[in-house]
Amino acid sequence: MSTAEETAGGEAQAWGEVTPDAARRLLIAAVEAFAERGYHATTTRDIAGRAGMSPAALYIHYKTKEELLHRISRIGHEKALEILRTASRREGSATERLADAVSSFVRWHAGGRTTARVVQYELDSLGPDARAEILALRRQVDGEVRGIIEEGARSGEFEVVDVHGTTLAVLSLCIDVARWFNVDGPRTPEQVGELYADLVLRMVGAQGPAA
Amino acid sequence: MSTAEETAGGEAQAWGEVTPDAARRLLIAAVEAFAERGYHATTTRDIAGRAGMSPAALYIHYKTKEELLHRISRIGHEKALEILRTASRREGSATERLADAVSSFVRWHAGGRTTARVVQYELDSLGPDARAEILALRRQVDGEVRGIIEEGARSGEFEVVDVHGTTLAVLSLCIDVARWFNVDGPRTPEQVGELYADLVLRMVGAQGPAA
DNA sequence: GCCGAAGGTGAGCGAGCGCTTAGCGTGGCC
DNA sequence: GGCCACGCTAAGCGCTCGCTCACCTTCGGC
Repeated sequence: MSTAEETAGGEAQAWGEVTPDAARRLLIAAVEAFAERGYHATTTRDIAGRAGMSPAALYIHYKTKEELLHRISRIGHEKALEILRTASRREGSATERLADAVSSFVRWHAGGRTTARVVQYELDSLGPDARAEILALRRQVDGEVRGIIEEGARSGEFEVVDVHGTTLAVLSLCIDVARWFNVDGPRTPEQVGELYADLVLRMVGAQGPAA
Repeated sequence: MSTAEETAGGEAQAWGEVTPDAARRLLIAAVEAFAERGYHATTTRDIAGRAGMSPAALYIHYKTKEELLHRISRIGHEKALEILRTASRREGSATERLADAVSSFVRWHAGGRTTARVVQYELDSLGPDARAEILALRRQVDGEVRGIIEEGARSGEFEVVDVHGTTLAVLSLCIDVARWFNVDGPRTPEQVGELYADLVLRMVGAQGPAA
């Protein structure tokens, strides 16, 4: 495995849908650079250099630097939404499904920290149209989690006073993992996922065991 | 109250220690600009313009643009630390002190969202020396919260499996308020503070009422 | 074996960046 | 009232940015 593949490349299977090969390499290079330095501090020369190409090559595959961020953001949000949908629609109690949703969502933010960082924190760097599109995806993400919590509250499984506020807090907790998680730190993504699932079940006042 | 004072200026009393007047106006302008666009996307011309001065005036009071960020970050972290210390050292049970710490910390992140955003999310834009100084302050912040949780766990007031992990999660939850809180949204900083204090007490398995 | 499309390069454009410098207005001090 | 220190501005320096353009290589189809 090459050096590049040890960071965003470790998450590279997620970018399998991007073709041709050069376009995918540029996209992965952009994810790494944006995550490290932020969108505005990243130069097109840096992105092209990481992908082993000249600065001009970038513009064969992408119209602007912003298009790169837009593509990354959309693919990332779609992946996040898919993760939550899978957990939300499996069979089981609200408790089981919430635990599943939180642990897999957290695993994605921790394990794919490089990607998640860009997806969650560089939203403001997009133009108005692209931002609006991404915000629509975020509302769907919100809806999936709120759905589970609402169900658990209605059935008496959970004890929640403010469903909207609690949903916000749960998502916020998961998303912020991308900010602090350290690959070289003491915890694996799986461990953080388990810890957070437990904490979230406490937050919603879930009765009894999760599984 | 002027337009400028409605954003970072609403938090302006916090910058009272900065003199002379022109230096303070530049600092407040920088806080607003950094919070809106991010450090790297903010130009020195923008900062000076917001303060009603020419671009060159900035360099009479500050050596570089980075010095502005450094000063903002240090003052902000000192304020955050002071808030947590006050809550941590008051008298009362661990439950009461944790609720107090979380609600006041959250109030600061929500009410002073403009400042908090810069303080919490622009850390990576600092140079190595400045960043190291700020990271030392953050470790102290961490220590204050961990102290309360440890005490509650030791006395049996709380039921916590992983003290370090839970501390991380509690701080993460509070800090991320600066990312999503919207002044025009449905919640006041006080309401979010109360909600979050309740959620955190559930996370640590606190027995009985908070106050 | 020639040809055009696809995908790449090297050089460089105009613009805007952080920051500097020479000089101007003004208020306090003798 | 003369003078100078201080706070500020207008102009612009050197540099790097996002992006473009003229040209080059490679390769499948006939």
